[in-house]
Amino acid sequence: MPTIRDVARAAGVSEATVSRAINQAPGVSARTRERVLAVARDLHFTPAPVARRLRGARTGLAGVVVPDLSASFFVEIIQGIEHTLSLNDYRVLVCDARNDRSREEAHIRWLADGTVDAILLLAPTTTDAFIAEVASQGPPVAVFGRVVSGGPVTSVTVANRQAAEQATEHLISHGRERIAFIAGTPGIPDGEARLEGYRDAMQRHGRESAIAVEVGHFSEEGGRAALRALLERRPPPDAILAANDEMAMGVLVGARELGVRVPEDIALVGFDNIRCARLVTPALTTVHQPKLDIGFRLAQSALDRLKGVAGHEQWVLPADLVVRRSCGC
Amino acid sequence: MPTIRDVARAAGVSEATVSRAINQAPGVSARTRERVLAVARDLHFTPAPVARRLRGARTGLAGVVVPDLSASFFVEIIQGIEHTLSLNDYRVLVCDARNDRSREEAHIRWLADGTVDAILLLAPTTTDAFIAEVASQGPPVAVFGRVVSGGPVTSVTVANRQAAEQATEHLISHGRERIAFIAGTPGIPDGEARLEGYRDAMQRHGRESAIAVEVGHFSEEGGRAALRALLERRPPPDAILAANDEMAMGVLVGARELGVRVPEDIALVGFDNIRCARLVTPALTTVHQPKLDIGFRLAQSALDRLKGVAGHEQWVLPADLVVRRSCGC
DNA sequence: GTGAAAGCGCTAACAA
DNA sequence: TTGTTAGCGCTTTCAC
Repeated sequence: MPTIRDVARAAGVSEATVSRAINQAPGVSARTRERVLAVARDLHFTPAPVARRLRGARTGLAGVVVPDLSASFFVEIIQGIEHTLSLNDYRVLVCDARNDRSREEAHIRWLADGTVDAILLLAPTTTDAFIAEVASQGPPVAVFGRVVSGGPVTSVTVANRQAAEQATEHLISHGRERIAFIAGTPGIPDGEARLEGYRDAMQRHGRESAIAVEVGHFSEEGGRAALRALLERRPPPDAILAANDEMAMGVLVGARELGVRVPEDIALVGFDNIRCARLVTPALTTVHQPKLDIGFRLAQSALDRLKGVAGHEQWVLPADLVVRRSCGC
Repeated sequence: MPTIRDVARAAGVSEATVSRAINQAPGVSARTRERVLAVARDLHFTPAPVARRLRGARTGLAGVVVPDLSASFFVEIIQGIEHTLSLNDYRVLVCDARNDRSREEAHIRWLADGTVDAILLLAPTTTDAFIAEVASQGPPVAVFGRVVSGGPVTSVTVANRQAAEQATEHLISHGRERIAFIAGTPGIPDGEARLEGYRDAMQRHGRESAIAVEVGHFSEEGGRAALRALLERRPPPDAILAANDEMAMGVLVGARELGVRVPEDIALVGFDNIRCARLVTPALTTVHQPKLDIGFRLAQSALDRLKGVAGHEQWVLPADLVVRRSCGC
């Protein structure tokens, strides 16, 4: 691979001149620049990012840590990130934590060590303190799904609680009496907020005694197991709100296995609006999260911070119910 | 962030000694090593990857170029890659070409420029020559979905043609007469091989005149459009084999819109076995591709080449029909 | 067993 | 406008 030296020699100028020409820096005559660029092109020269980086310049890389790459929800957010970042000539380094907190932390630490120009965290499970520490020492950090206190961290969240209330009320307004909730992994703020929204709505409508919660860990299999557990209750629920679509899919699968009809026997509402949601039968009623927008906000905030423009520090994006067939309307 | 110098000063040794201690290199007394490591730990020192890299050491990064991150098929392969690579302490840099060839080439070129230790290409659309050139100059290259000639390129493919034959024959054996094929984007070898398999099977069973092909560009929307086109033929097909599941999903959606029943009016078979396939109604009969295994092979071959072990150069993985409901059995 | 010194490829301050 | 020089953080000879 050619280095800046090769170009300099071939063009008969100094390395500094090549650098200036390449980087569109001032102080090079148009003619020299032309010539240098031509040579660089001929030699297929591209400045080595590592060397640049060592000099303190940007790497052109942003790191994204995702809890689980098999969740299509996160993939769509990543696409939003990628879209925005690539417009600014940044690449995305995706690190999959595979639902393991120590792996997540290892990724973050590694990224913070000068590998990337910005760090984007999707629904992280590590502590605020850890994130804040990284953010104050290393590159800009933007987080989705959490508001992190104690450091210069941009956060993007959606109005989970409100949306969960809305979804619960939708079910209530359609005459469902015993609405159960399948929660994600305890401790994940997104999921907790949804649970709260559900509880609030149930209480407000005098259905406190019908509150029923099972944990499904955000996975399809968890949703399936949760359905089985819920059906053993007496009386069983006549509606289910799942804290994400993966779990709702599990409910659909489980219901099919058990001969339970959706929505006749059990109305179902999910959360996220992943791509599968409109393809399954019955098509899934779910709370839409603006995934592309989430990705855009995360990326944009990182970009802003990189440019020294201190962007908004906290974004709360709306999430609205998408009514399809599984809720029985 | 502390540098090796800080550690050296604090420990009262030279930078070289610190380097040796950190890298478990020989030539340091056990006592000195202990002391240095203790200091390094106290200072939270980690060697900057960029600096290492500049010295010619590994970056610990592998680059994956994917045609379209929204296709869950590729995401599953990436997971396989990630899984294998992370076991070897490598990170994965995912570059989304968003179905644009020039973007794909830009990504590859960028990756080849010393950013990563290995390059993994999923179903690339660029030329053999370009890939071969990169492979012979830069880091190890492994490709899925193509056999690239002219350079030291490992290739992983599946038995597409055979699988397409099998799928077509399955439809034939169930009494379908006019089996149509929805092709992907012309020129993509995977898709072409499937088309050939379909043609072969149709010919072998004397259904040459019933061969009907529409292009769906591997997308859901393309599949939907292709269905509409096929239904305008006289006589219309009574079965469809789609070159991937995304297009099969499009057929399902389109059929629902048009009041066509699957599998009664039209039997449907897809290709890939993406996660959605078993969740839709009717559950999709499809050719399963061993996605995790594909990822594993790609990663392993890169790893082997990095270690100097020249691994197998060409892998052909089996692909088998998964019978569900959409084919009408 | 340890240190001094060179240099990886690049950029930025300073000179010319 | 252009070149010279120093140095980013690390590893790796080569002395001692």
